[in-house]
Amino acid sequence: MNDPVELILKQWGQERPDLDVSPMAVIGRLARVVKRFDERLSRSFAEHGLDSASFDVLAALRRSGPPFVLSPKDLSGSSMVTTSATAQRLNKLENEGLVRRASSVVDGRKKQVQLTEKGKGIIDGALSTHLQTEHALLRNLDGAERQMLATLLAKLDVEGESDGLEKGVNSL
Amino acid sequence: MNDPVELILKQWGQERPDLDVSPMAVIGRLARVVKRFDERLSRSFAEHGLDSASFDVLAALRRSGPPFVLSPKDLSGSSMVTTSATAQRLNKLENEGLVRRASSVVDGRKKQVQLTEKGKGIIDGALSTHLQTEHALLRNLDGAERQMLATLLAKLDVEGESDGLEKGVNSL
DNA sequence: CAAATATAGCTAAGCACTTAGCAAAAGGCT
DNA sequence: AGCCTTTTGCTAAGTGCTTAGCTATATTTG
Repeated sequence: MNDPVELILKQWGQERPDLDVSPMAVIGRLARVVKRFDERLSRSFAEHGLDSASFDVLAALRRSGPPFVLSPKDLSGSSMVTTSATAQRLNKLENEGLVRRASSVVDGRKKQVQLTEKGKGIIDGALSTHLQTEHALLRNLDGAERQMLATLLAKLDVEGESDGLEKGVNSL
Repeated sequence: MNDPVELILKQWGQERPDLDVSPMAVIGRLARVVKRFDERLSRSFAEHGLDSASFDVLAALRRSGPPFVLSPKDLSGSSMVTTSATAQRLNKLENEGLVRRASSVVDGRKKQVQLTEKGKGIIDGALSTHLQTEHALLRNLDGAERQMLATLLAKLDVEGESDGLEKGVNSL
């Protein structure tokens, strides 16, 4: 038992035998896996001159289909970050020439963020690498296990009923 | 199908039918769940005047058992952050009077970070709230499902063989 | 033993996020 | 129409992480 999560559970069992720490087995493991996956995926993005945030934005534009236009508000929703973070991400991407911003004709408040040709080339290349990396990260699970995992996680990904206040994070 | 992850898969299927985007069903969901859990858990910590980073450090000291002493290096390992981040976390906790730092007698390089009485009181209170929150976050899974989820995640939490370079993050 | 190397802890600078708050445009209400 | 509220996008300031690089102590090696 040299697994860090198992060790933590054992320590709590000795120090606080009065508590049920079993939820940590799931949530602690979740945090570890995501942290490690993030680090690995970041390296794939870097091969294409991107970071996670930039990939996030470009992928959202790419999968929206022609003409590859979304508003900053849309992008915030799909990325689970604030509109402020999105504005800063777009500043960077615009400087790099991967997106361009234009004002909407029908609604003067809205901006239209569009993928440039250069941006489209970058994201299509990065996407291929990204999927290879994701596939490698899941190599220890067979098809049935992946399906099971996706299903279990989906059950955890629900708006917090009966849980007190909640932040409505997603909208897209 | 108003689920964001399902929508993303559908969009990719239309725009890039040549690609197998199925890994996103797992990894995208993982990222979402962890992000939401983090936000919820942060609110629990805040009830005790803590943030996630502070809870992380105090909990590691608490579960190590009397005399509640670890080195900064130990704390970095269990927290999956750099020693630099740990030093900054400790500065904050020391200012708040929740830990104290002393030099090791046997090895002048090492410091001994110890939980204060005040720190122990805070973490014991926060731990109780934390476990209640974690229990609530998992309310949609029964015992067998939690066990299954923990097992599947553990299979993903392995040092990356055949995956290129890796960072040895954990040691505790 | 002395010099080179490794280990431990830290600060400084950079980066991406957050919250707070501003400005412009749209929509609602009397 | 005119005011008030909402929506949208943004900048400024603050936070916590990272990498780079420093000092001090311990260990290894010639």
